[in-house]
Amino acid sequence: MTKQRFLITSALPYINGIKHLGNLAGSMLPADVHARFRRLQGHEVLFLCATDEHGTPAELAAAEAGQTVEQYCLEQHEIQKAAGEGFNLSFDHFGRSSSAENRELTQHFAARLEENGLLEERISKQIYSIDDKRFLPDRYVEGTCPKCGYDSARGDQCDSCGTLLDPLDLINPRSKVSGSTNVEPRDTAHLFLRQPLMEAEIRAWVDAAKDWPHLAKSIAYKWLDEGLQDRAITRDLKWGVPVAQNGVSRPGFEDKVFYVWFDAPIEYIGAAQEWAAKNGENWERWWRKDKGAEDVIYVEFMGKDNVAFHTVSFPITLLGSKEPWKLVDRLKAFNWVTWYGGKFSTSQKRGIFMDKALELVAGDYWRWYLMANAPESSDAAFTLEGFQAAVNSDLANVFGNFVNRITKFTNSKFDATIPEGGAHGELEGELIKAISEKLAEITKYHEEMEFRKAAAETRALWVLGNEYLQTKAPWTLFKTDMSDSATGVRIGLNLVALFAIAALPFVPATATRVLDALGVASEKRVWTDGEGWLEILPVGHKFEVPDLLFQKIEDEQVAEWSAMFGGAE
RNA sequence: GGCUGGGUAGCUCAGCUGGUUAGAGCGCACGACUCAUAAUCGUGAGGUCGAGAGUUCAAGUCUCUCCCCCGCCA
Repeated sequence: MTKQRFLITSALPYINGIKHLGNLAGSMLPADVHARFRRLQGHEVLFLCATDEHGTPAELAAAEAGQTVEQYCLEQHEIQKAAGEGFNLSFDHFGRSSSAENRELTQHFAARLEENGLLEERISKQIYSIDDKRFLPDRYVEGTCPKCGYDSARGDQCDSCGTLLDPLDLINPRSKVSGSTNVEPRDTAHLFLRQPLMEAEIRAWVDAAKDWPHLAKSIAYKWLDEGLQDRAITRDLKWGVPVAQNGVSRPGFEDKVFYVWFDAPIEYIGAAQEWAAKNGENWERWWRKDKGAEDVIYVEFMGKDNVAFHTVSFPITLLGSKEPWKLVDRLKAFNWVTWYGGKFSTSQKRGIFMDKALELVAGDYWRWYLMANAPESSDAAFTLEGFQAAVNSDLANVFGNFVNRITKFTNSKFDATIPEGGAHGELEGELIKAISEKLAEITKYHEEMEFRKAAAETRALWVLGNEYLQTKAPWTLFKTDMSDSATGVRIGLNLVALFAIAALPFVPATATRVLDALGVASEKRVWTDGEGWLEILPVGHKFEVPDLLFQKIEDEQVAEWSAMFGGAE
């Protein structure tokens, strides 16, 4: 197989609190499964993610926590990073959009866009809070709705009558930050990205995209067909990338920063620079087509709500720079995981968040269930009962028990050693053929990023092992035909090694534990299309019996967790 | 309101460009085995494929109308 290079990014989780399992399942986890699969195939992979840290919600959350926004973001970044590690997310780097690298890149892109005539400075009126000493974003102005008289209408929309509003329309406006009514409209300047000027170029690029799902294309076309808008890329905030060049603020923009939607995707590049700086690597060969990135295959993972940003907004930044940046080749968008059909909700304590999940069972358990039930074609309901059924049946019974039954048997009858002797018969021929076919299917689904199907076929692969052992029955042959029994045992143990390798993308910690116990050399831990697996463990090789792979989830645990997290009513 | 996607066995879902008796996993019933975490393997029961009309020799699979569900946008 030709070696290729894959740049893989997951949508950046926002800094505002730990993410729930739905966020994990819709971007970071599938990206990790794919990155692991591509590495196993022998490809070169750079897998990046980061926390998205700028913006008003971060400022407000910090204030609520009684911290400076810098402290808050650092702490939350560490929490999210640790949670990712708990789930074995194999990022080459987990960065921060507040990094120095991203600051410089963001300022660089702004400068390039301005040089190319794509930026425009405009003055508008916005609500300024004198007591808070700041301009207020739309949603942080409240007041009486001019249409219906509702007294807590937000600056962008009235929750009572649904009317879309401008903050200046509100009667008796007040700051949501402090509650102060000491506010007034003031002139303020902002930079606007003239997106319509890039429309033709973006459309041509979308037309040429080959490896996008239809949904992604239709979303991109919808935006293009409705007409792109000029869009403000600055905000009156302190927390963010300063509107400056070479450390000098743009006149009139001393108290402004770039808007979070502008700098966040640039962090995909920023994270590569952070990674390169930390490891003495070269980031340009991943991102600059003039510096070796021409042959990179760039794959993006995201939730459906983010598709427009990845197919239109961010590409406008990259293409508008007129520099040879790498653009996305393939993208995979997910729907949402729901909690018993409803929304995950922090405030109502509905649903499980990444940190809490790890306190219940190991990351592999969640990884398997979330990928075997990935929200690919539509929203997918997370239920504790479904989780229990998938873990107990797929992981504990089919995979775990297979490993356990053959290793234990070999331990007691063959001294935990791969036995010699025996020859392949008709049964073995059928097995080898079936395994090859199944591996080809799994490979295809992984390559197509069809996670549910890849998981289902991985499970079907494990079943082939149980079928073989059941039919071969080496424990019976042991009494009548020692060498034929040895054949069954030797094949069974190599199946264990093969199954663990095939399981690596989904349940990496457990699969690695199995391979370690078996003593499978690292150079043999590679993806196979069906060749060579019979010789992973050579005759005479001695191994350790691994501990039980997975504990079953008991009904009492489901009941307990349901009470803790608000399960089925 | 506009736009995706979805509505298929009790549950979770597959079913590509229309074509033999509609599939899988879980659950259920029965049987086999006893190496194994009462695990595994086999067999079986169970579906008017959201509703209606149409195109066709033939429609979950295409067309139209309608009803629900999630989401995005406004």
